[in-house]
Amino acid sequence: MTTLVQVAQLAGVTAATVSNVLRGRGKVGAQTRQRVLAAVETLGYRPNLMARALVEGKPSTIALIVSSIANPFYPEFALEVERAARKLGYFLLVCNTNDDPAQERAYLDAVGGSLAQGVIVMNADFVQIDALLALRRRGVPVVLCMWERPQAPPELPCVAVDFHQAGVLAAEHLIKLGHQRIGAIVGSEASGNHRWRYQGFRDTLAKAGIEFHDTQVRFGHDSIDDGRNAAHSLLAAVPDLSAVFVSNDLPAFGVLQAAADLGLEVPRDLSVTGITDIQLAHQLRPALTTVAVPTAEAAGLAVDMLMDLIAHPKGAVPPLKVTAAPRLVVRATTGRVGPL
Amino acid sequence: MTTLVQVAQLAGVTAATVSNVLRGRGKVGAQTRQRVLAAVETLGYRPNLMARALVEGKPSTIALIVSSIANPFYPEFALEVERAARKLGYFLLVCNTNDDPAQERAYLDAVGGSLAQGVIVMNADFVQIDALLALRRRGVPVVLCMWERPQAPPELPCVAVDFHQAGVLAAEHLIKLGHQRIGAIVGSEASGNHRWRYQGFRDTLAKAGIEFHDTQVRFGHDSIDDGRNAAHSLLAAVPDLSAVFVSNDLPAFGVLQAAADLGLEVPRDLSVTGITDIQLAHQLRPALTTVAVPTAEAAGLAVDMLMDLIAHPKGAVPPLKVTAAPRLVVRATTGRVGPL
DNA sequence: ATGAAAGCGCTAACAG
DNA sequence: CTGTTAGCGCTTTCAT
Repeated sequence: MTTLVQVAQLAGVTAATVSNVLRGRGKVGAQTRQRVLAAVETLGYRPNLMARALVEGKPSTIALIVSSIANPFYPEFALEVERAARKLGYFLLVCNTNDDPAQERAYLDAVGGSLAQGVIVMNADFVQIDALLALRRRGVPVVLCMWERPQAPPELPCVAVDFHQAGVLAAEHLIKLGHQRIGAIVGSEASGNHRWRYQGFRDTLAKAGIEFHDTQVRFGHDSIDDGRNAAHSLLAAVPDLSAVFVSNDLPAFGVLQAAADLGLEVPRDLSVTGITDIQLAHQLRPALTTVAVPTAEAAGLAVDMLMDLIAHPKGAVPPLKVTAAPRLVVRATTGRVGPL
Repeated sequence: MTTLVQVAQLAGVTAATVSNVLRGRGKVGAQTRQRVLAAVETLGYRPNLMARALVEGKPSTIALIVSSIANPFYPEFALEVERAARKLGYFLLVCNTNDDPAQERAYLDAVGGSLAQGVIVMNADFVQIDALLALRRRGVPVVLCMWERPQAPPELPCVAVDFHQAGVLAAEHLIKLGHQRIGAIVGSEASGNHRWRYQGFRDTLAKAGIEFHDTQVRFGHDSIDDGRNAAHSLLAAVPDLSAVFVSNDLPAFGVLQAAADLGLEVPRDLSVTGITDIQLAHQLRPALTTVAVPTAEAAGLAVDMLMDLIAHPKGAVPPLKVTAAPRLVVRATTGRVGPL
């Protein structure tokens, strides 16, 4: 590996000078600059970012902790974070915890405060708020992203999306289409992250005076397969549903498949809504009616907030940013309720 | 940030000793060990991996360069690489170039030789072999993964999958089902990465004495949308096709959609095959018949090779590893050719 | 069994 | 303008 000193020797100058021309700091004579640049070129020198980070006290990377890179939402989100980070000269370290708390801890330990200058943690069912608080106490800038309830933020810098509202929008849409017998499939445990989406749905039904029994809901995981299984279970138990509210896009695709399995035509026999609007929502057929969540905005806000935290380490009260409201996107999986 | 020295002071020992207990090196008295551990605990100390990397001359990270994290294949692959890397005590840096050569170069410069100890580059149309060679010349361990033609490897350490064979398998399957009028949709330019898959397909058709005209193929990108568009174009031009060979799973989904748009029932009216067997292949409906590629094996081999390269920097001839052969996975999108 | 000292590659003062 | 000095946080001989 080529080092600064080797370049300096070849150029007949000292390391400091090389550093200066490379960073554009200080004044360097045009002559020397040329020689240095030439030396850099012939030696194929590249600065050691670790050494630089060490002396500067901060690495040029930020970390993004995601629970499952296999869930297409996260890569999409990571893309946005990376875009924002690179614009500011940072590299993005994508850390996949695979829904394993131990692995999350390992990443937080490793990354927090040494491998990265700060970390953005994607909200997930198993996110260990206490671990994040500990990290924060150690002086590592941390922001929790995609918190679901702006009204009840954790004691942590946090960007939130009003997912309760997302649930409301989906429900209102279904109700407006005349649906009365609406099932629900929630992609988390009953006490999990998606509870607010579900709550928004339930609240809206209640307000509209529509009955809903606990037999009409299934809880599970955020995956296509779980959505399909849940839908089979739900539709077997409550066959006269005309619509199903799904708390996320991925399981919504599963519901669509279950409907097809049962010979139900969507949306004639069954309407289905998702939440998030991942790419697949418009790429698959039938295109999914869903409540779009401002992903790019959330990513941008998270990076901004992290930068603020880095610049002003001691904020008294943890900041909270809330994205624009979710937005209904009507596509091909919802329609007016048919004649009984 | 807590440092080694602070821990040492609190424990009433010297930095070297703390380092020793933490790394399990050297002999340390049970008493001191306890005090040190206690100090670490109360201070919440975490070693600075950058500093460690600097003195050890190598970081504990390896980098994976992917062209598009939005393409679900790459996250799936990244997962496997991460698994293999972590087992060896390495963190994985996922670098997304977004199909932008400039960004790839930026990542290679940054990551190669300082942020990461070595880099695995996923093969892609735009991969700049010369940039990789330059990196290698600078002494950075590099392995190119998912090379498509084992018979013609580049001058680079490389793990290859026989994608020509994948094309052969898909074609043989179709032919065995009686198909004679088979179209092709290729998810890369004619001279791009998928050319060998296509070649395998063409070779097999030729061997079987099945005619094929250039009107029966469309070249494009590796995406659902491109697959759909290509299929529309293809089926409009050559409506009597009974099957279409697609060079990757993602565009194959697009073809399925186009078939649905045209009222063609799969596989009764049209058989479709993909290549890779990404998760969506079995998660979507109809489940895709495809040629599975040993992704996990390739990931493991790539990591292994990288480790070898790290351990034995000066291999005379660049190593080449080839995965097990691809494997046909018959699902619901292929069937016997129907009566004309 | 523990401490002292040197140094990894780089940058940031401060001299000259 | 350029060189000198010091030191980032850690590991590693080599003494003690």
